[in-house]
Amino acid sequence: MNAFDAQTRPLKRMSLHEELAQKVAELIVGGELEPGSKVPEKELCEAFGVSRTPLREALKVLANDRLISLEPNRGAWVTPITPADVEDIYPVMGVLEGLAGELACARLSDAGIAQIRALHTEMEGQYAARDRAGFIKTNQKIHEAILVGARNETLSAQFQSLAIRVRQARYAAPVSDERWALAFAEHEQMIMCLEARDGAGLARVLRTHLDHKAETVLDWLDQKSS
Amino acid sequence: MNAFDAQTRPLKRMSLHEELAQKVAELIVGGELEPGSKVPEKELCEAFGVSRTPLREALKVLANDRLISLEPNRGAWVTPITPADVEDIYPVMGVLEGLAGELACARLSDAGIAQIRALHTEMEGQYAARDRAGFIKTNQKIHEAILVGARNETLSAQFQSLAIRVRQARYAAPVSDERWALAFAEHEQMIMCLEARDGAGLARVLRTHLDHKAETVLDWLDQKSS
DNA sequence: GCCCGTAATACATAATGCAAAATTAAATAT
DNA sequence: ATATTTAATTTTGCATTATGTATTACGGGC
Repeated sequence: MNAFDAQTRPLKRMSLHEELAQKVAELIVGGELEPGSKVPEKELCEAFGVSRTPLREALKVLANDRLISLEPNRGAWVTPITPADVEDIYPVMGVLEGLAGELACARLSDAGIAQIRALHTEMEGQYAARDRAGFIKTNQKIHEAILVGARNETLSAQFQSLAIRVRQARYAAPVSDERWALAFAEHEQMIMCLEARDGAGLARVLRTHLDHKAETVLDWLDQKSS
Repeated sequence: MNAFDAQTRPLKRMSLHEELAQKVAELIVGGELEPGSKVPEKELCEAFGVSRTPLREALKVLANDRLISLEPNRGAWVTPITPADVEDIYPVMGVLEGLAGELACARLSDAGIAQIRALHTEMEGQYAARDRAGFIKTNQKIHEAILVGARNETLSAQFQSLAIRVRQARYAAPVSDERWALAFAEHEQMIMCLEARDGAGLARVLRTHLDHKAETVLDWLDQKSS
């Protein structure tokens, strides 16, 4: 308890293995480490300038999150995402984000909702301008805002840990014009529910929104394998 | 793909750190390691007859699951469960088990549902006989059966990782007669929904069921702290 | 000539060692 | 007597080293 308490955060510098876990996760979702490929322990050690111990600790937690799989005495491999995984993961993300929507409807301030509306308006423009990259980015921000608005750390953590697993696929999957239109229409509904503070409605929309996203990703996985 | 595929599983023996993580988790949920207390690295190494490296790897994954928290240069501590945690966790478990209910309704065979009905009947007897311990055990089996019936590994994993965090509190919290009666009534509804294959209804019941459980745990935490 | 068994190599895993940080205990000053 | 500083001990975190396991290459038997 000192005079700087207000300014100073507990300053939780990340421990080495946490930092490494994050970095390696970035490599995986970023595509630098391809699904199904081996995680080059030695190279990574050299690249990050650390010894094997902290890196291996990081790999253990990544394995726990199913981002990589550790085959005993064979090393670590980037777990490829299968259609079965997508079919399992998206419904779970659906109910989680549904809950987030419910909570956000109840807990978000009017100003908070207005902010999301602003993001939606921005996205509207990007849709009209056919700015796919911008659209995706703003889209992401809206979902993020809802998750934060739910004010539930456990919920956020669980959702993120699933989101990261499908992230590469999520972004890689091409979105057809029809699907894009559908996604936008669903976002319209989301905003309406949010402004009406209709939690149940928002939850419903978010679930189907994710169901549709799952379909997109599944289509892509199917055609990629064939 | 060989002739023994039906009998042979990939034979995934656990690596040392996995086994240790499980053992330490058991110590925590079993109450041998009290919430808020320090995780005695050295003692555990000696107790399990392993060196520090694999144990510390295990601690990293337990920390990732929020079962313990690693304070840099201060060691590992069993994270105590707070009312805020319960308020965060139970709603999430609620939607997860709700989804499990929906999926189970759709995917469970008639025989599977009959099995759960049998468990319910068994529990009915235990309720009438005021066999609290037996009731809890059968109760657990029913919820487990629903989760398995959902046939969604991701869902199961996510649910279990949350359940383990509240497990000590869950079992320690005393259940009043009224709450017990309520829980039983809710189970009656669950069975009815399940046999009618009313997924949405089952989901609803399961969510409120967990909401009530959360209240029980919260009451206990509140009175314990005072 | 092909398949199986054995040796060699490479690699993952676990144990130990060491330096740095924190906790404690003690001693001095207020 | 209490508070603060300093010294000693313990503990932590990372690197190094050693051990065990799996894969590959090679030679002998069928």
